[in-house]
Parts: sequence; structure tokens; C-alpha cells
Amino acid sequence: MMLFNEADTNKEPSYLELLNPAQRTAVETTEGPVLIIAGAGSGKTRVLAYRVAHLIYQGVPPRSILALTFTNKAATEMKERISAIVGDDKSSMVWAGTFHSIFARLLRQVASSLGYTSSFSIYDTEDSTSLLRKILVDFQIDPKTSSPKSFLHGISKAKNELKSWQDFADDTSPQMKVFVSVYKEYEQRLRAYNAMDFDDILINMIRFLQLSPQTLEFMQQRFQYILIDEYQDTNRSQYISTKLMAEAHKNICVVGDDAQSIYAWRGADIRNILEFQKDYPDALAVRLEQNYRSTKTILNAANAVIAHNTHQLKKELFTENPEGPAITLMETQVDRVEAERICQRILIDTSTRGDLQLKDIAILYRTNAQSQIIEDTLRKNNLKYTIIGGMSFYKRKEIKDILAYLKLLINPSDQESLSRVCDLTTGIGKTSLMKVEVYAKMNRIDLIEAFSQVHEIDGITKKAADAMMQLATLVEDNKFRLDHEPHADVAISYIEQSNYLKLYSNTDDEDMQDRLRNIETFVENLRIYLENEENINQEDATKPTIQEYLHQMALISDIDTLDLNADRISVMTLHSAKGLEFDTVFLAGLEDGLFPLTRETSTKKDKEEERRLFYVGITRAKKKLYISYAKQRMRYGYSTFSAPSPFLAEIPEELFEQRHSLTNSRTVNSQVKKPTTMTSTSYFQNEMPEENYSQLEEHSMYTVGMMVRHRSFGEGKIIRISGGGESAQVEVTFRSVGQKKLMLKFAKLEII
DNA sequence: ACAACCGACTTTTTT
DNA sequence: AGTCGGTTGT
Repeated sequence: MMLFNEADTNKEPSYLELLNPAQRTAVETTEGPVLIIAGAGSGKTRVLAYRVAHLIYQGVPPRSILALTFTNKAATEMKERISAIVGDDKSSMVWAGTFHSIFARLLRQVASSLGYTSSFSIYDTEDSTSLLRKILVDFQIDPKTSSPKSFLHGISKAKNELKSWQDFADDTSPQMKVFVSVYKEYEQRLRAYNAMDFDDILINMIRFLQLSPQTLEFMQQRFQYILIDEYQDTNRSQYISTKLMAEAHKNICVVGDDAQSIYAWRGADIRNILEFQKDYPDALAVRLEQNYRSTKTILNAANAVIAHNTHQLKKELFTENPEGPAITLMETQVDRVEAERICQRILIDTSTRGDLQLKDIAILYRTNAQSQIIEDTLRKNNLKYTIIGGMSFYKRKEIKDILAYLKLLINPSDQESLSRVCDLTTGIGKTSLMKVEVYAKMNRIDLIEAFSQVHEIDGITKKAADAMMQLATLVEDNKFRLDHEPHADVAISYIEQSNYLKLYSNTDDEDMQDRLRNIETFVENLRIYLENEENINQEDATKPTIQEYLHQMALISDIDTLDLNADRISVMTLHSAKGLEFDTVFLAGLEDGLFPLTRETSTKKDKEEERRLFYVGITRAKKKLYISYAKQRMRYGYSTFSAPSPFLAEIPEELFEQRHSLTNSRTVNSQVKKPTTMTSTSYFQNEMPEENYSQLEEHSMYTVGMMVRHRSFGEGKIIRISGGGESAQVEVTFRSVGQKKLMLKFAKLEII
């Protein structure tokens, strides 16, 4: 299976033949700094993987290669590709992963030098917010004037700029004083709890590198070759940390596309990529401009759109792919109909194009809020889909609760998790908890330890004391079991003993039963993970333990779990779609204000980022692009009216499907056709007036067994009618082409 | 300590 | 609109 044989070094490795000249240069220039400007669909992932494979081919030890990606999914994909060339045993030793997951793993090995233990917790946004809320309460800061979230935002921004609270200490404005005190307290508590937030993982890596010349040299030696994907989306601490690591050998290869920079809002600094050649004057710059993904039509649209940005590196993607079908623009009155129309098109396309499967289709939108209505409509039409983002499985309350219980077992200092568990435990209230907290602080012990000594503390009700004692015992006993029993057994019985499940059982509340099922799914996944021997095989991966599981869990994102092989429509935000590609893409909600999303503070720069996001969306499509918008949309619970997105006018008109090509597309309901109000622009797809929709319920003129004639398929017999209303479908066996599934509403069936 | 009610906030995007 | 956290009354 391997594409090269080590012994046979005279011959050029065959995988190089699969590359174009630019790609090949990018792969073969293994020494020194390399900047790869890779346009959308230019084979970037392939180049990265081949480059790593080539390094290994040339004898570089896999474990000294560090490949940093944006998502875990991208890392897994890269590993798979590398593995296909050099084999699994070698590829699994490459350090490939996200900044956060790789750094966290490294930090666990050196945690003690930074004042943590190796089992430190990682706090997500919710954990951090909840911690800040408690701090605000303690500091008696009115949460109305400044919310925990706004503090977290400020702190995260400061951390991204590598500024500690001390850096603001000189600022004496009252507002800043408050900020500094909260920032300081937040940092101290994280430390006391043996916990890091997302930003800390990056910052602590820098701190470690700068701890001493020895630690820096150690890391530089460890990673001789560094590759960074999506470099346009790296932030300051990611930039600094990798720059430090590469300082000695300068074997740093970054790949990115300034036109796809869409994360400035969370601190990504586009200068990192724009000024790479300033940092490394002898860097080789390679441009990958041939697109292998999309049709000419789609690429032309993308190029035209991005040309409206002033602050963009000049780049013109080209493709040798065919022209492809025109872009379809769909205008509807309201959002629900927009969703309905998308579903109809999917039903039509999948039935008329034999090669098109649901997994080839994506519906993309700007905000997660838009997903609800799309989801509803897909479900109504019996279309299978996978949704990414929104409320991800692991962010659900019941799952986070279970995770908090488990974290307690691993990190006894994790007071945030403990406090979450206390909220769930009947008997433990605010008053008694406060008293024990004081006691723990005075005696310098962990809160959970104080629980086991609760009888020594004055003024605690018996009920509270019992509950605390019980919790302390539960955690203590199971912690002990971790060293002696299979973790799967411990996890399951621990969760059972916790009584947490009681909250959800004995009720016919549907929501509660749902949550219980989620927990069951979660526990089952956990069990499978813990019992899976395969996880042990990887060189540097440890045994599958509860620790390991929690550590991985903290940094997993929704997109990582997306299974593109399942035959389902992918539904997600444009941000989540970065790096993915689909045959057919629907871009929904192209309305002014929604996309580009604008708020009072929006600047020209923001609009350019929105435009890049649009560019990303367009270039996800391989063959067919649909763009839609609704004039009227529910937002915040009430109806808002919007004009079409100004972005639409940036796509050359001739790339859109012309109206006349569709005017004749319906015959079944032609008798109900009324004059429609069309927009002045000529390229909108002809739309059915919405007041006619109800009349579509009437499809009873067709029955099973009836002979019909189709304009292109000829004569056939109806063998099935399914669905109702909008989405009624017929299955017809045609003499010429055999069985076809058709949308009744659009199929031109003549009864014979 | 807990249940029931109330009001604020969400909806930009996420490691 | 729906969720979540906080408040109030028992």
C-alpha cells in the first residue's frame, strides 16, 4: 500500500508525480522557512501531508515533526494521508493536532515547572464565565453594569495580547481598577484550582519556553520541523510560541490564505502571515493558485467577490475544471419558505441527479440562530442531516454535569467543578457552602477535603453536613478505585452512586427523558473509549483512562465529530465549514445586516472579513451553488425585514441562472398560477407566489397505478406517492429509464 | 433549602 | 422565543 519503499532511494518517490510544479516545490523544499499561499481548493491539505511524508522519507524522525492545524479533524485527516504514504507506525508518531491539544499534552509533561499538576483541568468558556460570575458576586460588582461575559472578553483579549493584570496596574481609572482586580482574582483562582482556560494553554507554553535557555533549547531540539496550517488565523500567542520553537533551526513552514482569514474577532492577526517574510527574509514563498475543486462559474464568482476587498493580497485563482451550472438565486418572502425551498431543491436534485447523495450537500449560514428553522424543515421533509454547532452534545447541561463529577475524581482542586456538583446535590446550599469555603481557605486545604472534615466546622446543619460528607466519601472511594479497577467499571458505578441520574428518572417529562438518554449515550461512549485497546497503540498516547478522556474532551470541537461518510446533509455555520468541500452548497440568509452581519460598531474592516467569509462559503462548492435570502425573518422573537445582501451584487450577473430558464418549470399547478410580484432584478429564480402554497396540498389528481408522461423520461407508471403538501413525491417506473423518484410539485407529469 | 416565578439576555463566529 | 440564573416566598 505504501507509495514508496525505503530501500529504493534512487528512484523518485511516486507521490511527487501527483503534484503540480508549485505544489512540488512546496513539498520538496524541506529546509528553511517556507511560506505557502494556498488559495481555496488548491490542494493545500495534500501538500501539507506530502510534505510531512517527504520529510519522513528523507529520514527525519517522525516524532520530531510538529504539525499544527486548526481543528482536530484536520489533524486526523492529515495523519491519515501521511499514513497512506509512509504507513501507520510512522505517521502515528508525528505530532499532529491543534495548537491547544498539542500544547496541552506537552504542558502536562512539564506542568510542575509552571506550578500546575499534570492533571490540570481545562476550563471552557462556560466554566470561565461561571467562575467570573462568582468573583463578581464576591467583589459586589453589579453584574448589570458589567457582565461576567464582558469581563471574560476583556481578559481574553488581554491574554491574547500577552498582557497580564500587572500590565494594567498603572492605569488608575476606576473602571480599569475594577478590571485589574477581577483579572487578578480570576488568575489566582484558576491557579488555585489547578486549571487553565483556553488562552492559558497558549500562554503557558510561551512561559515554559521562556523559563530558561534549557527549556527553550529542549523544545527546539524536540521539534526540528514545524508546519502550521491556516496560518492566517493564528493569534499572537500562537505566533510567538511557534516562532520561539523555530528560532534555532528555522524549519518552519506555514500555509494559509489571507482571503480566508475569518477569525480576527477572536484575536487572529493577519499580519502573522503577511509579515512572515519580514520575520524570515530568506523564506521561500510558494503560491498555489490552481484550483482543483470548483467549476469555473463558482471560481469566477469567488474571484469577483474577493476583488472588492482593498486589503487583500493580489491573487487570481484559476481552474481547468468545466464551466459547470449557473448559480441559482432564490428569493422568498419569509425564512420558513426559504428553508422549504432549499429542501425542495435538494429533493429535486437528488432525484434527478443519480450521482448526488445527501452527503454531498451542505447548507451554510451566518449565525447558528438560523439553524432552527432549517432543521425543522429538513425534518418535516424526512431529509437526514447532521447539524454542527449550536448546542453541541458535549456542551449540554447534563453532559457537563457528568463531566464535572468526573473531573472531581481527577483534579481535587477543581473547585469550579465541585461547585457545579454542589448545585446538583440536594442538601448542600449556599450558606453552608460559604462556611466550608472559609474553613478550607483558612486551613489551606482543598474544598473537597474540607467536606470530609465538615463535622469540625461550626454552624452547619446536620442535613448539609451529611450531604457534604457523603459527597466527599463518594469521591474519595472512587478515586481510590481508579488505581485498582478498570476505569470503565469505576466510571459507570461512580455515576450511578452519585444519584445524579435520579434527577432525570421517575418523570414523564419528555425533556428530562431526552437528557437521560443523552447521559446514557455519553456513558456508553466513555465505556467504549475506556475499553478500547486500540487507543494504547499510539506511541505517545497513554492508556485510555478517565484522565485522558477528560483531557481530550476539553478540547474537542463539534466539527471534529462530523462524519462526512454518513449519507446526511451537513448543516452548519460558514465558520465551521472552513476547510470542507461539497458538491452542492446552499448559502442561506443572504440579507443585509445578517450577512454581512452588522452591528452598530461594525467597521469597514469587519465588512471585509464578512466578505472573506462569503468567499469561503462560495468556494466550499464543487459543482453547484445556491444562494438564498428571505425578505422577512424572525429574529429575537419578532419579525424583521431586510434588503438583499449587498454581496449579491458583487457576483457578476451572468453567473446566475437566468430567469427564463425556469419560467416553465411547473405544469402540475399551472392552473393556479397567478401574476407574481417579481423583483426588478432579472436574475431571480422564478418564484411561486406564497399564497398558492396551500393549494399544493391538492395532489390527489394522481393515484398509484396511474400512467403518466414525463417530458424527458417518457411514459411510466406511478408506483408510490409519498409525503404531502410541498414535498409530495412520486415514484414512477418509466419504460425508458426505469424507476425515478420525483417531486410531484415540479415533475411535469401528464396523465395518460 | 427549595419551589415557583420573573426578568434578562440571547443571536456572530469558537479553540 | 426560549433558556437560564436570580429572587422571592414558604
